[in-house]
Amino acid sequence: MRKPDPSAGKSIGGATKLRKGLWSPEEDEKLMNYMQNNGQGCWTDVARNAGLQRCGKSCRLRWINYLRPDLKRGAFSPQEEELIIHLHSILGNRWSQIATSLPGRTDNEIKNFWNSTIKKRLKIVTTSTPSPNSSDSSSEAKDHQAMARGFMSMKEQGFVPMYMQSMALNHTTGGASPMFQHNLNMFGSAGRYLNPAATSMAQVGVNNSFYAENGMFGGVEIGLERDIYVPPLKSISINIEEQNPKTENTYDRSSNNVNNLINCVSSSNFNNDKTENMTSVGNFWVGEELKIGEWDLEDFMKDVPFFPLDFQVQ
DNA sequence: AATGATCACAACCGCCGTGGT
DNA sequence: AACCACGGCGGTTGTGATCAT
Repeated sequence: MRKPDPSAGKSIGGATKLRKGLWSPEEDEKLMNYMQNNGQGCWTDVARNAGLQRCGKSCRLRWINYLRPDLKRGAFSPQEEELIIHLHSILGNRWSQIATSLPGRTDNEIKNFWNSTIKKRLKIVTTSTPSPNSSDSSSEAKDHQAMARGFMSMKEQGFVPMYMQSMALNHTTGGASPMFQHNLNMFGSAGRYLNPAATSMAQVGVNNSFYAENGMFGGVEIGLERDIYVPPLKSISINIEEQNPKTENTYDRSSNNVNNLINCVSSSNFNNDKTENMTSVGNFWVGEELKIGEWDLEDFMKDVPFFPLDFQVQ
């Protein structure tokens, strides 16, 4: 934690220097009272009117991350952990988006949790890995690299190559959504020669650079195999039958549930506009970046049932 | 008990998008 | 079109708490 700046908040040369560092209980009380009485407005006004020597940004952050009454405290439940991991596999470091699926949790909290988790994994893996030769380009060495990223043993963990899922979708539902059909085509043709991470991201409408930066799916080791992996949803139960009575699939929570995702996606309301957009995604493969807003990710996400899960976060 | 290492997390920083002028 | 203020976001830092030696 940061120590409160002793000089902060004092008037220097006529101008009041804004406070930084830890919030005092008095400041918290001021902000809390103001927010309860006036509600959220312009944060600069909040800071001024509440009598705080803080910038609006600081007030906003304090409110969102700490004072908000609907915040939850305490450790993440296993369900929350699993959800975070799964959402991160799809959304990457979009903490705010992930946080929208975890009531009472803030993006900052989730981000901190993730970072500490990854660091742990990195540490565990690097200490248990028998120091592979750095120049070793064997698949084993690459597996170790992937492992160090926390996503090794994907096959062992029940991860399934995305193209297989697409095929499964085609098989089990009698026809993929335009989106998945498109990706199926891409895997079968041009997609083979392009960054699979980009393929994966296009599938959820996120640009490729993100995953590459992240190392989630990107990277040499996976790219060489030209497989895209998605994590299983081991303990997340979804009543697809209720939400999508058309599908004939069964959803076994104990087995690999990637088909859940696929069917969820395929049953999403991709309208004609989106179909057209996905068609245009084809251009993306040859160099254009697809931005998240170019087709409505939010719209997409709200129809993917694994976000509003059927468990209550404690 | 003392010390160093590690963890957890609050808060800051800088960038970006948006809306108003 | 250019500029500015603001809110939102992700990355990063700093430090108290806890653990290991």
